[in-house]
Amino acid sequence: MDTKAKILIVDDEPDILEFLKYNLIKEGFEVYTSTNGKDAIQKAKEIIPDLIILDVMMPGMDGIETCREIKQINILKNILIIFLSARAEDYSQIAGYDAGADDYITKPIKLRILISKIKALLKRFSLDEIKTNIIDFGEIKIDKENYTVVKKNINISLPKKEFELLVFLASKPNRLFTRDEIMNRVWGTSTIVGERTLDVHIRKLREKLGDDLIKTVKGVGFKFEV
Amino acid sequence: MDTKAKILIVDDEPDILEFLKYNLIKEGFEVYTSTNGKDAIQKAKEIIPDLIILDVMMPGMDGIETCREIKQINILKNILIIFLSARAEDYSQIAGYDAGADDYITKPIKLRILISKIKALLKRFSLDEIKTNIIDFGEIKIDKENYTVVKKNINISLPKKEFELLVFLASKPNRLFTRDEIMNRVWGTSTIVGERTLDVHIRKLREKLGDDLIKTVKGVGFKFEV
DNA sequence: ACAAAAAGTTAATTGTATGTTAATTTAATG
DNA sequence: CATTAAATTAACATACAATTAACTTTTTGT
Repeated sequence: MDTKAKILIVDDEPDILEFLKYNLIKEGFEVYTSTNGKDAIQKAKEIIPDLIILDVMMPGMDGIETCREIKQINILKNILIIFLSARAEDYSQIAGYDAGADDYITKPIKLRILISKIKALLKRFSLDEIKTNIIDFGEIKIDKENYTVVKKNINISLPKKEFELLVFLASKPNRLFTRDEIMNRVWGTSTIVGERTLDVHIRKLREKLGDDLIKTVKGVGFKFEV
Repeated sequence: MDTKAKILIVDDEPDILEFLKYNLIKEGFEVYTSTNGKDAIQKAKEIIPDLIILDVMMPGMDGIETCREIKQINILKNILIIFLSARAEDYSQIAGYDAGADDYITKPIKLRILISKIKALLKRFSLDEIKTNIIDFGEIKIDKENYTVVKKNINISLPKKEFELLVFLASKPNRLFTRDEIMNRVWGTSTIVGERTLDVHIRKLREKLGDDLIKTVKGVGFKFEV
């Protein structure tokens, strides 16, 4: 995660809220808090956090209900949710999962476990975006840190745009990207360049990495094949 | 999940292995078992399960070590892992997360919780696949995103018009479309092309995907049969 | 059974998307 | 500020998908 993950904590007990806030900030997260479900949904819409820690037991709208609502709101539905349940009780745990929670933890909170869970979830969720620095396809390895491709143990250093194009295509191997998608993501929506620019870069990549790697689907776009 | 999720259970205790196997099969999973880390990795490479349930305490290579190894193998690294730990002890739990586990559960196993966790993880993980727009007819799969047809595990990449025609026909399997309907929807109302154009495209599709797939109803049109 | 219509087939043609190379502009670096 | 490399453009070539044309086979109705 290249930018701080945003976490929204929802609990009616101020002590717990403060305790968690303090510790999660210390862990490097960007922390927001809320004391009830309604307010939490409102805040979530503004902040779009990466993860919400949600107390099950709350006056008014409880955690499970809040979760259900969140899961019905399009821009929020993919936000990760960890339930905090007061009792280590099966029922509420399972209800939580059904409501769409991704994990739960029981009070009293064991901080290290909570943090582990948060990190594990964020890691999994951001699989695409993750900066593993080296994407390994066996034959070919892409070293994001060094703008380098390793092919059969020889290093090939690529210039910026070529490398970015490669990384973008390789981010979803075998997935076809349309020319527009590629242009928008690699060149950005504002910059307008000619039609042939993309082809020339593809050419350069094929020249350096072999012709088989990037496949054309005529009329549509290109894909990185492994 | 349109196809059964594959789960590999790794535990040195045959009783637990059998207990889990029995219950998970009952839940509709495809279950494989292994009694040690080395064997598990071997099996995982062959099976490529969706999820591995891994006992932490095992003679020889323990669960944490096994997990670490799995996470270093490219084709396996995205497999979900749930740890089974004998004691509700923080250390091993956290070590598990660091090693790359996605969840853990403590013995004695509460079956319903385990199943909830499995389903929650699979659900989250399969989010990507849900989005990939694959129409699955068993024998043949149409990957809308990639303009590709998968037949008997081989990928056939189709050119634009052929693919669009196929997708249109496959949008309502077994439904008969008239030539006019097809022309209007695939070629659009404005473009006027000759009578034989459609036939030639049908021909190409049958050539690539087999003759049985698209059936002619003389005097009317065509249908995609499954 | 025969003619007429519809669809199948193959090869040739056409048109467009992409490939290619070299020249030019832009940006990075010492 | 000069030098060098990268990015982009321009001009042209190529490849292949799409279509058409010409011909054959199958179906259908009388």
